Amino acid sequence: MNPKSETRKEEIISTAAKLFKEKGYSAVTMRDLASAMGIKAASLYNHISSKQDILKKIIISIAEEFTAGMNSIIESDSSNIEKLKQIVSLHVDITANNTNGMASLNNDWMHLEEQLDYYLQLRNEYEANFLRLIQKGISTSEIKDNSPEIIMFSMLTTLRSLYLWIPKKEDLDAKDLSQSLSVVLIEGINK
Amino acid sequence: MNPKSETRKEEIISTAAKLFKEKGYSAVTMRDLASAMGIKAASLYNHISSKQDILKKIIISIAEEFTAGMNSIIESDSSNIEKLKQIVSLHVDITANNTNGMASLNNDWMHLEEQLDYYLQLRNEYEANFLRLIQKGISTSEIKDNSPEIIMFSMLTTLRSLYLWIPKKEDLDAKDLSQSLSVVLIEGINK
DNA sequence: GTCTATATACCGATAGAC
DNA sequence: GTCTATCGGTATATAGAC
Repeated sequence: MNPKSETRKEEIISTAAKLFKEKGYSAVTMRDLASAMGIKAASLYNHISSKQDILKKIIISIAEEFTAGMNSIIESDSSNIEKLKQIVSLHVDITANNTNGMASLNNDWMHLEEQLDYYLQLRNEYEANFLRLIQKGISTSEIKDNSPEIIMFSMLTTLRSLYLWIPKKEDLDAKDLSQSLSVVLIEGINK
Repeated sequence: MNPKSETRKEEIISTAAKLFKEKGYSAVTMRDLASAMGIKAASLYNHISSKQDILKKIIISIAEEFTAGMNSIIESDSSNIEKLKQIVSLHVDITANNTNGMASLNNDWMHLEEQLDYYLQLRNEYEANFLRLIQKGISTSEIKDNSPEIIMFSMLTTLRSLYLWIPKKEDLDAKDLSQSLSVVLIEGINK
């Protein structure tokens, strides 16, 4: 609980997230992780209680960030289109701050044990809020009357895949990316 | 090589694809796979040579389908926007025919061994063709002058994630879905 | 806080009977 | 074509020395 051991623990978690992104949770062994940190596998257990504990800390913290961000967006009094743009920014910001962790959130959530139901609850609520926002936008004629499910699917999968793409564009400003992405996703690409 | 053993082999591969979609290649054991087929793990080896062999057959066959489809699209004499719509249909059709396999293609390609370089070559060529098509569309003023990389990223990640969504919409016609998705991706969502 | 040594379980794959 | 039995290797995790 002292600051030094917290730092070491966080170092383990961020190293694990990097390895999980490359090969997935199941294919990364505690020996791989220890080796990447320059220590032996047994030494990891002085800082974390299990491999599962690492995955849980990576995924749940990000999922809760998304929930908090979504709640603050839907409570604001912006237009529905404006709220969609804020969701784009939310994804860009969280992904830029934790690119590796986003890979685990997307690809390894099914390996959660005790926290699986909690994760699924947060995800379902997030998607329900997203869908309601699009439906409201359609009813106020801000958004074209297409299938709201297809609109949400298209936007959300693009935003969820940002972790694959952001590290390649380190020189790109988060605000610029949010802006460009909003234009493409909302205004379309054809002239 | 006789028809009956080919059928049994294909049964193993499609069962494996289903399990790989649920938990990922690394987390599925040969005992899991055998159990899902109602036999013992050792019996699998009468039909396939290794676990890796199963992954290879799932991924490479789909990757080659995409390559063939892309080549036939870029060689046609449609407009660039029309070609983009044909790419949408290509993804919808392949995903509808092999939803489980698409999960492995997206998430387990890094576990390929001998075939990894070949897979990456096919993927890079596919993305290069996609990007060139968008760049041509911009130069002919069919497509807005946004970043072609962002446009490709947005379209391609949505299309690559279709496997997550198509099984939930079994009642939906492939042609309808391609049409709706093309509208959302190309014309945007705002009025 | 890291080490060596090890417990216990499971992995992919093979041998050979039926 | 499937089985039982098993090999050699590796997984997560713990015990206890330093």
